[in-house]
Amino acid sequence: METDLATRRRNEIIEASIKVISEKGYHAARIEDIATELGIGHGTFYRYFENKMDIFNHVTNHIVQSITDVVVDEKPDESDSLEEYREQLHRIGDGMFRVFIENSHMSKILFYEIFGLGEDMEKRVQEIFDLFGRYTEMYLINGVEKGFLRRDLHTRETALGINSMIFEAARRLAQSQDPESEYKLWLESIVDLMTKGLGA
Amino acid sequence: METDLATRRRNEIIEASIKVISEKGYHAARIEDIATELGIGHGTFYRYFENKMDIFNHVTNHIVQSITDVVVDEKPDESDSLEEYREQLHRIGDGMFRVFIENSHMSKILFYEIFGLGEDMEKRVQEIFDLFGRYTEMYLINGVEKGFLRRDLHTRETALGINSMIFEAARRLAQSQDPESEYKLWLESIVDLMTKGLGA
Amino acid sequence: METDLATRRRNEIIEASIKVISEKGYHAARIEDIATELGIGHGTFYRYFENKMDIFNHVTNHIVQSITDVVVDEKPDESDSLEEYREQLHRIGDGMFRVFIENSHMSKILFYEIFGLGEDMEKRVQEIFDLFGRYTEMYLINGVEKGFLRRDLHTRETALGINSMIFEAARRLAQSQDPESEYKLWLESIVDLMTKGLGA
Amino acid sequence: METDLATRRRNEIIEASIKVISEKGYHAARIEDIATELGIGHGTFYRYFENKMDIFNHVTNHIVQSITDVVVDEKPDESDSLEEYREQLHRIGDGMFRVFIENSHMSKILFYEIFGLGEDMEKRVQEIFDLFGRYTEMYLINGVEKGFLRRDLHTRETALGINSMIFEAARRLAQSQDPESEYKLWLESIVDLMTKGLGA
DNA sequence: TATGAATGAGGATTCATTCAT
DNA sequence: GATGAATGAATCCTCATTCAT
Repeated sequence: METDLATRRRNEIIEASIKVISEKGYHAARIEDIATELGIGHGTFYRYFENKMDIFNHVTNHIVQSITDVVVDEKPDESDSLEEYREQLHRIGDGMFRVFIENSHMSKILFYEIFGLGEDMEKRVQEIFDLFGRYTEMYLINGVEKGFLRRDLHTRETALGINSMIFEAARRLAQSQDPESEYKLWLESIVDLMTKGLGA
Repeated sequence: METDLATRRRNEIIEASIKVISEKGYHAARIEDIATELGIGHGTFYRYFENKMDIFNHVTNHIVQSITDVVVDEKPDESDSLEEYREQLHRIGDGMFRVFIENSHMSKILFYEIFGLGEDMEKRVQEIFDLFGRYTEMYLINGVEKGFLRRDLHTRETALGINSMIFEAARRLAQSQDPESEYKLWLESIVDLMTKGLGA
Repeated sequence: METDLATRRRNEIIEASIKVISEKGYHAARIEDIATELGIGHGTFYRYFENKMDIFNHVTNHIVQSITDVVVDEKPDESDSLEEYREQLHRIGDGMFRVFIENSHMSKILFYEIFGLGEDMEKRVQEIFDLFGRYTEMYLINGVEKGFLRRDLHTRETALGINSMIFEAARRLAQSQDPESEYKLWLESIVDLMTKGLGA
Repeated sequence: METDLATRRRNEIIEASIKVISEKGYHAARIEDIATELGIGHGTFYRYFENKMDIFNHVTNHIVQSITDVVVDEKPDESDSLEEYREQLHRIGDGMFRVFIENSHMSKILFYEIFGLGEDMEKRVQEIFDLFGRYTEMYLINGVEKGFLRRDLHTRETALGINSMIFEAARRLAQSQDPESEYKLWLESIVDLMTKGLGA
């Protein structure tokens, strides 16, 4: 299976790229650094990827896929009450934070390196966050329709706002010295804000 | 007034840099682009700034100052009730969004370009967001102490979460085609989430 | 033999650098000039040497080595009489002048270009000439100990003085139109001054 | 007297240039450094000298003149015996070393910075040393004619050799920590080598 | 298929020189 | 005359990409 070998090698390069780019940043990461990380010649790189931007696109895809995999296990229309939604939120949060903490390299790229790489890349990032936004929005719409969430909810903006909190938490946890213990604080804070608001 | 002339020229260069960097990104923005934008020779740039990183530091300072100026007008201990806090939030949101919308170039840099420029710069960004976080936290602490906000609030995490929503909104509005009308949706969404939660 | 190829290329670059630097001077010699001299791209240069100063260091080492090679063949304690020392001086002079005449580019660098390149380089030059000085001094000490040279000789200063005459001769011969014939005059002048003095 | 003022200013600039160039080297010495040293604007420099090379030429002239002034006091045909020549040598050496020690900045330029500045400058340096060579040669010719120096002397080469020793001594003394005490050693070493040779 | 030597476009930076005030 | 702000030619160096082996 030639394709299989090639695919494996492509994945190795993607993994190495994630490590090197997250450590040095996109611009400072030289193709040779990635090749060296893998112990291959840097000419070999070009047998698997068009150019530097190409690998970065693949890296981005890889990261997005990893995160998406976590989210799609849950069904947006599963909850029938605020309480069930709470539990669902905990499960989603769990999966999400797990991914970010276990792949801090990935997070670094998603949250930091992905910007400033030209219109195209920014549009893609925008689309990724929009996608997550639509996904979160589906939960909100489900709640509104089933009557356990506020009728006057601006579902799109609220969904994007919630996501931004989740990503902020992920960003912080990925750089935290003790992510496991901080994680609980964050999850509780966000879920409580969502279900209870701030008021006493 | 020599100093005055020099200061003016420095400010002109900062303004031009904000425009060019936000449009092209830090790495793609050449010193000559900035000089051309101003109609000066690129050697002149170096009479006012040490090097490319130097101007970027000044640009960052300039941006942070602009935003800080908006926030410091409000007193964190002014509100005595949830209702008053709501009104205060509206005023802060107003000022903040105004800044971001009117300086979309600035926002672009703060949210996108500032990353991936090395450890130092990332630390500075972290510190900036931490500062805003502590500021927001003071409002929450005030509310908890006065009893109109929940006692069990994790003030730090909640404050950072709230800020992330505000910045997400700012980010979106800065790129919006019709920021004025979207602005209301965002402000309402965030304030409602904070004061009412999602529940019906 | 990879190393062999790389070494060969490095030597080619050193040779080309010696030529170009001696012709144009260190500052006027552009890396591209050296590359063009060799018919390679100037980027290639940087595969073999760190930067412009690096090649200059290597060039200097190369030159010093070439000269040292000539000197070390003779033993400072071989002569037992003024007459034998005379003969030895002739042999050393022979070798030395041969090197300088055959490598006029090299000499030009050693005597002219090596100065004015910063404290470090000047110290290295000083050390080189000191080294040669100590070497010459060993011959003098040998002569004093064996009694065929004056007891009251200030060996260090005299050695440095003698060397300065040899280098002056080398400098002149390297630029001479007819070095072969001038060479005899110089060697005789120096050796006679040393063994006979000026007096009638 | 306009001219007088202008001349004074020109001399001030030359003095400042000698200091700055000897400290930093020709290439590292910026026109602005020289101007700052004097406390004048660097535009002013160009009212008195054509360009950077121009000032260097004047600096060189100034230095050569200072040294020449010392030498011309002695008459090459004054000595009638080896003993008188010895005494004359001491007087010349005295003056020469005095100049170099008291003007170590000047010496630094003459011996180090003057090289590597293009064909023209090198020719001028050559001419300067040739001039000194011819001057020393006149003493030798006087001695040969009067019979107290060897008949078979190659006067030109011997003169240049002697000068090279004097310059070597000057070079060393200019950088010495304790030039006064080293000076005697050098003078004795050179004069003894000339009058007695090395032999016991 | 893998390699890494070679390449040169591209950009930051310096500083001698000019000239309007 | 004096000044120093403005200029841009000049050059070092990096690194993505190619291609012969």
